[in-house]
Amino acid sequence: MKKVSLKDIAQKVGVSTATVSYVLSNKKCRVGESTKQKIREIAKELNYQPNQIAKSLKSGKTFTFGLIVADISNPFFANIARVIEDEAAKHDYTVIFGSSDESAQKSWKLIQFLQNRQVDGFIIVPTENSEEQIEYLQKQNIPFVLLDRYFPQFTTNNVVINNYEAAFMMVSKLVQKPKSNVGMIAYKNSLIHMKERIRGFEEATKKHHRFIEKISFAAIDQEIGNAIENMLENKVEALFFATNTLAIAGLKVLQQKQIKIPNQLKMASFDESEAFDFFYSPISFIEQPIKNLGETAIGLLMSEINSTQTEKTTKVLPAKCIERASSK
Amino acid sequence: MKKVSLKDIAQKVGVSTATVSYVLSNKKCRVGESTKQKIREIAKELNYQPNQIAKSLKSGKTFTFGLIVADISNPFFANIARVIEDEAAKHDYTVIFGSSDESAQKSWKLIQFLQNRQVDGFIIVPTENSEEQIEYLQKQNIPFVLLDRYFPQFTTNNVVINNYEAAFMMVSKLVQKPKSNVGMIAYKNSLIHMKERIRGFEEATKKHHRFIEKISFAAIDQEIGNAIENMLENKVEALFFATNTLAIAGLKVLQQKQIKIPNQLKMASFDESEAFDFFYSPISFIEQPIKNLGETAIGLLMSEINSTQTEKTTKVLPAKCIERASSK
DNA sequence: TTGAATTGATTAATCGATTAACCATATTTG
DNA sequence: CAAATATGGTTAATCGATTAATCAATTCAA
Repeated sequence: MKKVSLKDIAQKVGVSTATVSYVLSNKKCRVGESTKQKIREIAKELNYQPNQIAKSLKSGKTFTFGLIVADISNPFFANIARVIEDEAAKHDYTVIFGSSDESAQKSWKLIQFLQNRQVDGFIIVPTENSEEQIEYLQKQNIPFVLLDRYFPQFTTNNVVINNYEAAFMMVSKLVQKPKSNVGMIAYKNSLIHMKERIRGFEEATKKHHRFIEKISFAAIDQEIGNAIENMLENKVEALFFATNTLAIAGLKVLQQKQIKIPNQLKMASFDESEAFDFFYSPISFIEQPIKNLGETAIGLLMSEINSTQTEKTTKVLPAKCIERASSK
Repeated sequence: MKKVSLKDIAQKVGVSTATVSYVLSNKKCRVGESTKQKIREIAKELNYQPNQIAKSLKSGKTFTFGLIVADISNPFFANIARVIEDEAAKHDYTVIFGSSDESAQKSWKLIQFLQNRQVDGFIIVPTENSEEQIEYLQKQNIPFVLLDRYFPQFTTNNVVINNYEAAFMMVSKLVQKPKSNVGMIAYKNSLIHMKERIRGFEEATKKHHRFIEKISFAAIDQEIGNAIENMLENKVEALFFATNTLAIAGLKVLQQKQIKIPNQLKMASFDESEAFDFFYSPISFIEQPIKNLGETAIGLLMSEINSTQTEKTTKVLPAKCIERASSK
């Protein structure tokens, strides 16, 4: 069964497609009341659904956003995706998403893919070494907003939290006893958000003996064991994880080794996880304002799309330290 | 900066757009080698990216799927979405997703929305009372696959697990002592997957005193307290949760009430959750074959799209009981 | 040498909706 | 009563890519 088009309605009513189009899109135009009625009636009867593809081709707008996250199966990004989906829907936009797996190559492919589908704008969680992609989008004048991370050397629309401050605050609370050994497990990653989290840790542990282990995103399970091992050998008394994924992986090892938290080792993590609530001593964490992040990103993107304004904004939203048993 | 089109290349090379199209799409067609070379060269130089919208309008294919899940921020669905994304990409398809929040109305809106965007097919986790939507898709001859649940009265492509069997197996292990009081907390929902889980529980507890509490999806936090309360008043010794979301909500209440698991109360749940691993006595659960589910769904959809075959299949995949401390 | 076959490329219709520019009538107005 | 103005609609171009049908020039065969 073929889809119903303007033509079908036009034929059945006995007018031109132009007239039908005018009536159904409620354009101010001179069409007799009786004709209008008839067109609306037939349209309803045939259950006419306008072809967005055709509309898009003509208008150059698809009312679609591309969302590129690191991994949609990560709860942090899944939650952001949900907020963005709802927020976009409020403006009658659809969201097409893709996971980059922190790979610049995959991200590049996704951008091209989505651009071919003529998305009206992007929300991107950029990966390492994706600078040229950003420059490309800028050159093409495609509206986009960077989320979670950004490149300081570019003037772009960014929505982030103050990673330095959040890490500093949390770690300060975690490592009150001076001169002790303290550790952080982070990603091997040169992106600003990771750098800032590490800087926060360092700034808060000036008077301590610091140990930092960096793990590559693609090999968490292989590398986490050694990292934890090293921490224990160095007799750290407090351990800070740069993300929830790292913390979960780390906790599994710690649990296996029967390390008591916080007695033998105090700990805290960036980002939340349902698992944190159910650990025998609930894990302290830094809570990102996910709803606010998503809303702000869509807000920025919409205003860039709808206005000719070209000045870029960086929105820095507040994060919250949730202190619980694991860090005391 | 306008996007580069076939026309731009044609002008620059000095040929018709037809020729350019033939060359760039590698159609077997008579075009001189030198012209071919030049066209490819210029196309590369201008960084030509074909307009998929125009292609779609002509071909009637968008190489896009619509994915409708209950809630993308739920890890179960986020994980499925990830698998489906990857699997679709292998066939050069994109995925547009939406969350129905278990509301038939939202689901209806999403279907229309995605249909207007001419998606080539749907993967749908259907909600209660969405029968007419299924009938609509059938009537329109739109390829689709139902996931996680389905309507037995319709002949559709379905990918599910054997909920009855999984529930029966898990509950059988959970309630070994006969004549004791046992309970189940489920959703107030008439869909087959929920019915089957409940039936599995009932079949496994024929010789017990059963208590079943049903909670509405939209008000978990408000209703879970009472439900747990009732279970405790009825002195159940074992409790089975119909989903991970319910189990997490329930566990929070049980934790608050300082109920010892499994000493005071044994428990198990459908679906997994990272939190289950970190509970002081790890929670037993039924593991769904997420990767397999996603792959099978895309597989069915692809074969429906690519062939004229119209016979429908229901794939029932095996689920696994993971027994741990909480149920022993 | 003439007709047939081959090569290289163009024309124009098409997908479905939009919209500026017209074209008939009918109705006012001066 | 002729000219101006409404009224109710149609035509045709457009968005960008595809593709059947066609054309012109060249080469080949008889």
